[in-house]
Amino acid sequence: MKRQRAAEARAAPTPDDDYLLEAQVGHLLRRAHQRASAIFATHFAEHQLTPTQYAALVKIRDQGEVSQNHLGRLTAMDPATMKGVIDRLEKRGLIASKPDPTDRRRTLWRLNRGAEDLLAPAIEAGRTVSAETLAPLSAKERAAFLALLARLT
Amino acid sequence: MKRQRAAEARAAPTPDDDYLLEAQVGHLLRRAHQRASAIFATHFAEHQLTPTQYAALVKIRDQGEVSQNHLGRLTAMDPATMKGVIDRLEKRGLIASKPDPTDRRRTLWRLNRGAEDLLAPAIEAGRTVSAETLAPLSAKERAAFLALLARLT
DNA sequence: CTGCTTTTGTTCGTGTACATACAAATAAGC
DNA sequence: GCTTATTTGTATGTACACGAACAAAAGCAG
Repeated sequence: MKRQRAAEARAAPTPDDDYLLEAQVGHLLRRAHQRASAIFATHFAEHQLTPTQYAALVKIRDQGEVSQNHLGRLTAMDPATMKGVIDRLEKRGLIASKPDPTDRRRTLWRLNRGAEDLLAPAIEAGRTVSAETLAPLSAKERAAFLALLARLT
Repeated sequence: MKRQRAAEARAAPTPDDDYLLEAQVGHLLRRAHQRASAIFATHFAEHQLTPTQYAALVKIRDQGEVSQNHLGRLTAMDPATMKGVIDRLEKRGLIASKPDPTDRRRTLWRLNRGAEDLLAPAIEAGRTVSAETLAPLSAKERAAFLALLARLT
């Protein structure tokens, strides 16, 4: 064998032509999340709820009564984030609290009457948002996508 | 037929048992994005870059010189968000600007020498982040997932 | 050339999102 | 029972994310 070009196998020139931002999962997830949030916003403008506020209300309804940290785990929110969401919901009178009789550290949160009335139509909007977000995919693709996506959480 | 229970076909009891927060695309996208961001953070702690800052640097490198709004479109960022990212990158001396000679509204941004040195190893970290984020899926599943995800942006 | 529209960049306000640090209360181990 | 560890809620600081409103510059139509 003659003298091989040793430098050939070394580092790529300078601009990594094979590294495209548009092909990275993180970037695609960020953009898909942006799009989903935008769709959510259009359908929830009348309900005046953000995605996290809506998630919190749905989960409080499911649970009946729930503490702040536990609600955070159910909705995948940091305790510090949860506090902000709870504060805003309480300020609007949608939820109310009472001390946990068995644990003096805890505060139990529940829906107010107004929140229950708000939630019924809001959930219909929620169904619309999910449908519209997945609209570019066929029924089969939707199921496949959701199954894969759930494994990346 | 005797007297049918007319109320039966009406609205569901009260809690929509068929509406699970965990099954909604938006919620899954939010959680997947959270996880991807957390993985990014662990690998980019040493580089001291956030996902958006990294995206901006990669795209500026690809373009050579680019205006703020154009960069925002390339990285899918709002002009207001872009400004914050640019400000922080400039404060760290990673990018520099000059006025566009053909349009007095525009400011053209380019990488500084330090950013080029930072970017090479950072892109290797970027590859690691993408691989780790997709680790729960097989090679076939990854390709299928990315293809579907790209259609929801 | 002159209004009308668009683009560009900026500021303000609201709402996540999380690391970090902290105090109070409870739970667990010995 | 007492020490240690964990849980709960709070506070602070950084960094997105975007709607809304704005002024300057550029582009366009007639």
